[in-house]
Amino acid sequence: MGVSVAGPAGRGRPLRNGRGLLDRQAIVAAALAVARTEGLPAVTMRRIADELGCGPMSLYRHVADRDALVLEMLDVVAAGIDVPPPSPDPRAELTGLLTAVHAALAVDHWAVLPLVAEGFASPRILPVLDRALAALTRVGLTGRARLAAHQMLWQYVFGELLWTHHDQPDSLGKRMVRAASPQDFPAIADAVRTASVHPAENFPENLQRLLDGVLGGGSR
Amino acid sequence: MGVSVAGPAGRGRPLRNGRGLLDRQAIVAAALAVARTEGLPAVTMRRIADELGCGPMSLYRHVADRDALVLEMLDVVAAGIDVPPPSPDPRAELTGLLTAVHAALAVDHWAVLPLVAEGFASPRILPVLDRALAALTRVGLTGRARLAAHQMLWQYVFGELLWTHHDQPDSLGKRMVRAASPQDFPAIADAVRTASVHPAENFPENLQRLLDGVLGGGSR
DNA sequence: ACCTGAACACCGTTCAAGT
DNA sequence: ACCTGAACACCGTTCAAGT
Repeated sequence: MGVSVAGPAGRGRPLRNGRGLLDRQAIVAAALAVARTEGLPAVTMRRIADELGCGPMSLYRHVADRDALVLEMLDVVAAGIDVPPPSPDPRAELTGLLTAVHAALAVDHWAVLPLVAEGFASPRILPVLDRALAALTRVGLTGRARLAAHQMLWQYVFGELLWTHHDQPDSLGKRMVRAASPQDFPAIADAVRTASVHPAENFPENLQRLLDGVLGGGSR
Repeated sequence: MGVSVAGPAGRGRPLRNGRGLLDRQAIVAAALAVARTEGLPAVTMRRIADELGCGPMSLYRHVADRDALVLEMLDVVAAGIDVPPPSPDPRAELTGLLTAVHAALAVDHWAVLPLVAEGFASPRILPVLDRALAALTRVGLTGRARLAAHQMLWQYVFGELLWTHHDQPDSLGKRMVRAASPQDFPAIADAVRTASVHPAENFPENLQRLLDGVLGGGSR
């Protein structure tokens, strides 16, 4: 013992801290790197431990469990949101906030699933939500109507992120749509053709159309 | 052997087929029952096998793997969509189609995640997609604008399903929002108050507002 | 006191042995 | 030929043994 029995390889250099010590920040950084290159499912306790050159159990000294680690990762993403300065114009305010969150999550698309599926979230998002709600108040929306408008906006943003910015270029659903018979489904075949021409980046204009509906109508 | 060494219990009655035989339909039915009561993560090969009183490997005679089983389950959900008869009015047509899909997935909410996250889908949905695209054509939308409108509609529907119809009543995100300080985040605190009064069923009216934006504007 | 290896209870699936 | 138990390669995490 001591020489190690030819461990599973990959142990390598101690990435870790500046002083060679393992701390939470180093763990989160390693986990983020893996999530960005290979997706969140690749972030296993064993894999991150290997990445840092330690045993899986050493991680539990610094994070309570895997969920806590993912939460910490989401906090870093939230901290990276380029929150715009407040605007007095409600449409500009909402456009700025929604676009900033959308941009951050389009880059770190692995973060979308734990946010919507597990209901994870960083407290850093609270100021953004508060400003969005305040902007809706300024256009005359209150109570249930304001809440409905708020939910609708975020629901669309996350729906867009899930459908468009997902690293499954050849998922079963997409293949199915592409293979749809032009005789039976002429509109689908036509849509597939236009989709292959245009790169499907419709978020900015769709967001404006959505804001048309939300802001244009006023209350009710 | 033969008496079984006190197996993990739960083997019980052979649910199975009418003639006591194991077939694909019985497997899918058992998996659906588990998914509906305990969620999709509870649908493991071992669990379904236990439910049917057989070993895990017996399932592989009838389904290729777990993904194929989930796909079969989604096919049953798609078959259950109460697709409305065609309507000449585009708004009525789109409302009917989107509402039907939304209703089916609000009941089987476990199905939403594999649809959006893994890109799974049943071919049964193709006629619905084709009719929706055709309705958009009838209001004068073509090419990229039509595709953008189509995506926007479905993205909203799935975003709504993920945010609202998820069986996490006490997710971290929801708790965080409820616990938001009224001094720092007055608009959030106000929204939480109105949300506790009204049961947050905004899909029908939000869909109409979305259709206002999509259909009202016409092309571009 | 601090850290971590062995072990446990899961998972999907391969492969070879049963009938 | 058909079916399936044992085994493999994973997973998160507990618990007790190391320093």
